[in-house]
Amino acid sequence: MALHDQTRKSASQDSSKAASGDTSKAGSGDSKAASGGSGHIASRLLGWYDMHHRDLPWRIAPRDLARGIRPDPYRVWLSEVMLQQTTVEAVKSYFRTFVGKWPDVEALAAASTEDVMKAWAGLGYYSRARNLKACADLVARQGGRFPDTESGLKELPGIGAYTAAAIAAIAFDHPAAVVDGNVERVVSRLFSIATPLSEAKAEIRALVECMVPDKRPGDFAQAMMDLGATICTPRRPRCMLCPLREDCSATVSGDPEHFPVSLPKAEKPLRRGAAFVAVRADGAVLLRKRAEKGLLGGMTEVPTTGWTARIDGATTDAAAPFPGDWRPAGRIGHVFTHFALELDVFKTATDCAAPAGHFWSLAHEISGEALPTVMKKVIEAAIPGATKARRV
DNA sequence: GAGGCGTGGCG
DNA sequence: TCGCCAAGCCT
Repeated sequence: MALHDQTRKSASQDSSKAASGDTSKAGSGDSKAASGGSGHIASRLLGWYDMHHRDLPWRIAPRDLARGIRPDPYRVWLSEVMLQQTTVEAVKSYFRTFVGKWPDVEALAAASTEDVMKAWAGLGYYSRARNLKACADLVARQGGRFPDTESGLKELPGIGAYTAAAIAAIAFDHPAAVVDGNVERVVSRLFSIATPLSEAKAEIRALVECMVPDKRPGDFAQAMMDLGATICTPRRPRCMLCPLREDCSATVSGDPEHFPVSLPKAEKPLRRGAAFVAVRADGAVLLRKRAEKGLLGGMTEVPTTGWTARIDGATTDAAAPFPGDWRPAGRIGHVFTHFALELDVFKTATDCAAPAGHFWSLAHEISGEALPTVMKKVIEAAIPGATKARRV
């Protein structure tokens, strides 16, 4: 409560600036004060965004929005899906590749799922790629236009609460409450929310709903995220540069990094297995496709044991794709979201036909396969340089 | 609703 | 080195 008083105080000190765009969302008893303070916050934040916003390949800058240039919902959607749990830097090159190959939703709908998976390889969370393609198919079939409401957007595959709100706000200028990890961190600090983040989601959402301005809601959403990404960072936040430092309870209290409060996490178990790199005389490598669902669903892999297998002679021979002179070629490690993996890599030369369910990938095709990073590590251990892009 | 689902960067 | 975590969604 004392934390909210901080905002109230700020609001009353500057009530004239707080007047724009806030009243309609007031709901609870103290929401009038909160929305007044939040209008003030939105105003300061937008002023900061005008000066310090990041230029991103999918973003329309405030000055261009002011000229009447509108964002392309397709590009907003594509970028938001790519950005789910993924850093901006990782997304940039993938975004450019995708809009180059598939400049609109009809083009993406006309592509094969296989080509989409190949283009997504390395970005992670591969169900996103499958949902992306399914969503493009749906939208194209319905005339090529994305729904312009949160509820309509949320019905599409791969679009949840966050992404629906982000598209509604950024592409369609709707006053949606866009709440992602950045926003949760910023709000946790603004109000020094001591409740663990996992239990504070609803409270944070309500606070954001009070803050969203009627004018420039899309810029407001992006400003909150830019602030979280560049100023209000998880560690060592740059509070001296923050446009909201005078409004921020955590800064005043002296320990912004303490927020958001999180619960201790479970340990990651270690799994082990073996991987088998068969190399033909012409450099082709034996691969297979994983099941459509589950871990690395629909992606391509090197033949492996199960990932709980003991590594000994008997297990290895039985699990190899064919009997042969399998020689140790090193060990690779990889950490997934919920477990760590160590794979012993074995290698052999062969000229046999591909076993059922397997295929040979020619040397110059390997870099274009839908190989997740863990599988590129396996192949690199056996054949250094094999997965790097080849000059034609 | 809790857990499955990738990857790379950073302090 | 290693834990944390980044514009979450789905079941």
